[in-house]
Amino acid sequence: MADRPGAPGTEEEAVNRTRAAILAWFDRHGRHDLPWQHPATPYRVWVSEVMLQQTQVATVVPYFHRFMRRFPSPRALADAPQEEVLALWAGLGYYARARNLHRAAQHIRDQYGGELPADLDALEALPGIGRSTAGAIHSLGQGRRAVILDGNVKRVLARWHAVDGWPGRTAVARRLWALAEHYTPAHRCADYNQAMMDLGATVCTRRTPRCHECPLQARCAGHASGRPEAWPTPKPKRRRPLRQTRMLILQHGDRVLLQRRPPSGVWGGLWSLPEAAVDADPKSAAAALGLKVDQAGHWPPLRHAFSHFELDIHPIHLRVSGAGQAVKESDTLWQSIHDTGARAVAAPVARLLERLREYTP
DNA sequence: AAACCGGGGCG
DNA sequence: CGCCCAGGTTT
Repeated sequence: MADRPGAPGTEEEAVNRTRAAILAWFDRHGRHDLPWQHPATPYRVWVSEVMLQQTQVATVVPYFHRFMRRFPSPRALADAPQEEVLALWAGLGYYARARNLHRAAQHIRDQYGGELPADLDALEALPGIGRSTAGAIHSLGQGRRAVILDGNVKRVLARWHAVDGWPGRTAVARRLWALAEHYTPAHRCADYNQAMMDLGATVCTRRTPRCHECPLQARCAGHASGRPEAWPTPKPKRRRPLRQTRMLILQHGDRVLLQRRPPSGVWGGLWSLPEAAVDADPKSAAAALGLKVDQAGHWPPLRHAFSHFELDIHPIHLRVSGAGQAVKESDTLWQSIHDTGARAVAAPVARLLERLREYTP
């Protein structure tokens, strides 16, 4: 036997109580006096949303007033020269968005008779309007039910449901959109959406959420965990991998063995020191070059940063004897340590050779 | 100094 | 899909 919708104890009844708690919080603590709320026309909501994509409310407010005074309608915006639109945007940054706004206004003038379309897909097709901005215009400006998921709402939902994973990943975003869809009501949808944005902006803040002020505290998995600030999962740091190598400073009298690197790849074509695995026996590496090690000493490691990885260089200084067959190769030579500037070498190799020169009388 | 932010564009 | 970008603000 199916439960009646909204009957006590059902899932839907629980969702309705949650929505009621959010709306009650909004009535008391939400933001009701934002400039674009009076009146909340589709055009004003659109412009405010685009401005708010990149900037905080306090900064946006004066820009919004100036923009509306100069471009009171989509048609006024469409008819203006792009240069003038950009001039009123100056200081907000992300000027591609002002250009998109201008282009979209011209679409609205030419295709929709100067009024924003009341269709969600048509809104989303306009340049600079994605799924969330379209939802905001549709709900806040057009009084329809539509789901939004901006940065504030993402944070609230990710904490509330302890959604793991960076929201930039498709699978995580899908889960958050599904949660947003699940809770968004048909009744008072605009207030609900505004409430979620306000909650994220004023209570469920990134670093130090004010959980004691939150209507969702009792239901919130993030709060229950004791570490609500752990959500949303931060964007994975493009932490450059750290690699290790051994560089062999093979010194024979006042000369040092240099090898030319392959033409492509790291330090392509430059002269460098022979390399070996860090855990390899340097004596056998020298032996492979036909050299006998008389004396060995470890030098402190160097860290070198490339664009896509970091390299810890573990130098070992080896005084060697024996001619070595290595010099027969065209990409290997014995270089005087007093004249290492004659060869093109990578920066860390140059530092090592400099150090070698200092330590050799 | 680094993280953040919605949408667009690219491979 | 995953990745990068724009630029001013927050932390």
